[in-house]
Amino acid sequence: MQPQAKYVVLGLLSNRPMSGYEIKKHFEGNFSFFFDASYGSVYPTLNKLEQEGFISKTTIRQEDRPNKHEYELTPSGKQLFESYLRSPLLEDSIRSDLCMRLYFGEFADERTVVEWIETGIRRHEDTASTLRGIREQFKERMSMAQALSLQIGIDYHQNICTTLLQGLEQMKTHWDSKPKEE
Amino acid sequence: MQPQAKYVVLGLLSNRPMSGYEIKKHFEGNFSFFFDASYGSVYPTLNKLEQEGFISKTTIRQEDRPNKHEYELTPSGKQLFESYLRSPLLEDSIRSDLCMRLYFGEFADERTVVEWIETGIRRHEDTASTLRGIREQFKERMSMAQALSLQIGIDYHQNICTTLLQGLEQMKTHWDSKPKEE
DNA sequence: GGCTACATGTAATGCGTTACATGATTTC
DNA sequence: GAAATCATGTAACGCATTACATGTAGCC
Repeated sequence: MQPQAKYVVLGLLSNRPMSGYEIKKHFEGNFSFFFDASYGSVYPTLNKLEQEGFISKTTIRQEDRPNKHEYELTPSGKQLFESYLRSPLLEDSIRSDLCMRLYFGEFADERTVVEWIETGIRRHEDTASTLRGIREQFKERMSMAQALSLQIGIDYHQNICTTLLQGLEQMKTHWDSKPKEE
Repeated sequence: MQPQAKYVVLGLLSNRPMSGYEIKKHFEGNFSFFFDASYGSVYPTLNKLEQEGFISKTTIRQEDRPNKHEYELTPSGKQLFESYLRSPLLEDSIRSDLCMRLYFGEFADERTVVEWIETGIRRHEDTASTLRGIREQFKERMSMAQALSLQIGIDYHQNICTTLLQGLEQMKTHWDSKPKEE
């Protein structure tokens, strides 16, 4: 099960008031590793939370840019977020198309399987390095717990690369040891 | 993005005919690490695939148990699954309530944060050991790619434990070095 | 007597995505 | 002149979950 957008939004607004646009930007940066949500999710969530009285809206007029709506937590919103923090921890979940394909690898040819693995390595390497960049940028301003959440992300992506590389090695030596069967 | 239940079902039926109940069992075992789906998802998916002609149903009468519907791939179902295997690899995704909470750790007290981490360690350790059990049980019968998908799961859970333990250590030494502020 | 395993399904509901719709300003 | 950034939103649709509904057989 996964944390709902609602609580992530409340959490972000616990730090400081923000607009929907800014919230979405956060999802693309710092958060990208463990959460994501689109505009089609962010704006309706904000409207709903406002209607329910958990956040309040202020429209900020800007001359050179479109106006923006800045939302801030109300006391009841703060309470709601605190009750979330006291609720039982949900299980983490992974959806991995790569693992699923590997599981059914026997139905694809070897070249394809190798391509999947190589693509996986490239992607996880990229993400790991992006996250390392974020760490460098924010390390002074992060709490211990925050730093740990980032570290989990970095290690996750880095370790997957290691596992994938080892797997690739093994496959290659295995194929070399018994020449083509075609 | 995540692989749809539809393709996972087709993949399982590529090996051998199965009933909805058996498919769901697979999701709880071998697959649990990278995919899950409930009965409320499995049965409608099977019905839809049958209506579309991708699988065919045979009712098997059983005397000591309820009858069951065994589904097998039709040629067009086989084609559909193959076209999935040729389609571009989707990005893996994680939803982690633990990471999200850690990110907002400053709004909870230290004891709570420690409990989250300890719960995380326990859960990931359990899952890792379950997966190791599965590996022992099936290692002779698994393809290289299949073994790799399982290894990814094992390493993932094991490595998270390592990261969490290190984080916990660091937090503890940090707190010890600067006594309570209350 | 109660729990677990076997076995299938539906309905209400939640939650999210994609695509659409709009539009100004700045930068290349 | 094109593309990116800022900025907000809706509608259609997909996909999944939870809870409900039903029933037998075997084991402790």
